[in-house]
Amino acid sequence: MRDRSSKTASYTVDVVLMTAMRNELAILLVRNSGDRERWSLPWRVPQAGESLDFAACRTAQDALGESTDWMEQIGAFGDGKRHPSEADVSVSYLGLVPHETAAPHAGYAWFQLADLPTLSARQRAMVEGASRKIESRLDQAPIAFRLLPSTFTLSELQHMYELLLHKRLHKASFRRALQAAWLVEPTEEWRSEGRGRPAQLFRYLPKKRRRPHRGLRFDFLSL
Amino acid sequence: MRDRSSKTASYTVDVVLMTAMRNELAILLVRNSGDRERWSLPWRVPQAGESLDFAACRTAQDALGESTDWMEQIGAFGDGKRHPSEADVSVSYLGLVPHETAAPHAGYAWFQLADLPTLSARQRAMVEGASRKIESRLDQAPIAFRLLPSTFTLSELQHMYELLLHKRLHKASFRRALQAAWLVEPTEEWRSEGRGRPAQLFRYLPKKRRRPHRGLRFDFLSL
DNA sequence: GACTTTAGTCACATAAAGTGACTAATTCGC
DNA sequence: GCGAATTAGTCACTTTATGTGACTAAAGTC
Repeated sequence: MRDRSSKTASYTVDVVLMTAMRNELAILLVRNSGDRERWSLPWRVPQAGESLDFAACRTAQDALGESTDWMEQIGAFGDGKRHPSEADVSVSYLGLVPHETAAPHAGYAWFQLADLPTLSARQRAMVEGASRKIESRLDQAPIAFRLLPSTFTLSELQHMYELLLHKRLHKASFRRALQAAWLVEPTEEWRSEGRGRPAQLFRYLPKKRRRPHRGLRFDFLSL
Repeated sequence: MRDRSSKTASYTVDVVLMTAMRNELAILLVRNSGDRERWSLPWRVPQAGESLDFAACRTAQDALGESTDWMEQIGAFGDGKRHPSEADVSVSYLGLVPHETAAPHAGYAWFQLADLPTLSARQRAMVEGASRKIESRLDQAPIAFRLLPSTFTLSELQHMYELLLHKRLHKASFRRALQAAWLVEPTEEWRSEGRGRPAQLFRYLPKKRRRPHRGLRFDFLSL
């Protein structure tokens, strides 16, 4: 990735690794090898014969030590915008990780989406694309669950959806829709979070959708 | 596009031009310059400094003489799958055209989606991606309207949605949802199509959405 | 023990979607 | 000309889904 000398690099693979941190979305950036004051999205030039998907996974692994369990292509970005590399096209991927298990390697750091350092125009477009991807696929892919630990309370899940949808949800409606979608399963555990009644822990249940009648449509449960 | 000699081509831009033909979706293919018995999606190697979007538009123009008024990137495809070019990555675009105005240039022809000739693995993935893109964006983008002429009857519009959704819709529900979404405007014209009562012609109305309260959700109006 | 805080549920009001049947305007066959 | 057939367009009613406030439950705080 630091391979700035390679003038023959025809394209790069860049990854937008996202997590939820202190009730805000955050992405992982890496300190530029040239200008140590600047940051960029992790990227690499795929090796010969390396697939795009695989290159994206490797880039994520370099950053976090583990691969993310959900990764999806955002698109190809070119259009003359600048990039840390010489490549005139970059293919970018979105990966999601629960913040609890995401310990960045040296040189990498999380930045809240609302407070990013300066990025190249092309990489800014990728971050923008990542945000739109999340919104558009929120009700088709288990995005919220990939940002949470393996077990969670329903309040945590609701707060995650509120974060992703930029709107408050009504508790009763949220739970009713969740039940109808058959997406979670209660565990035997409860967690007491200081004050208030303890909450039951749930886990994501990717069970064969009982009749995918309508799918999950949380985006319409406004407060 | 025929430039098969260019070994330095790092990536190509391919377009999936789609139309609705005889109540089926169809895509535009071009006869291979090498093997005249085989067909492929139209593609090109972008010139230096040419943006991806622009390259896609030009490729569409080469095929149809006019640019399509709706074009969107599907994604980047690599993964070792073969392609008519030497490039190991191809960025593909989806374009929609009304069949009435789509007269392909020499060497190009429409093929129904259900009856395609053999394509390279990579281009088959692109066609697959195009289909998924249509389904996923049907209620966010004016896809059906881009496949219809500028004025149309509501029955034609409903049949187009039925084609795109692979399901029958109920007339009354369809029209109710259409009214609520404020998407079309009646014209003064009526068209008599042989037997039966004449139908009023409508046009697409991209007017400022009166409260985008829910958006259009035809996909749930099953018969 | 009274008050606060968070979890979890219920019941009812409102809105949207599913559905069959109806009226309207035309062509076709006779 | 007239009734059957065909397609357009609308209505009214039923069923489902969503919006919403208020309720009970179980903890901590003082």
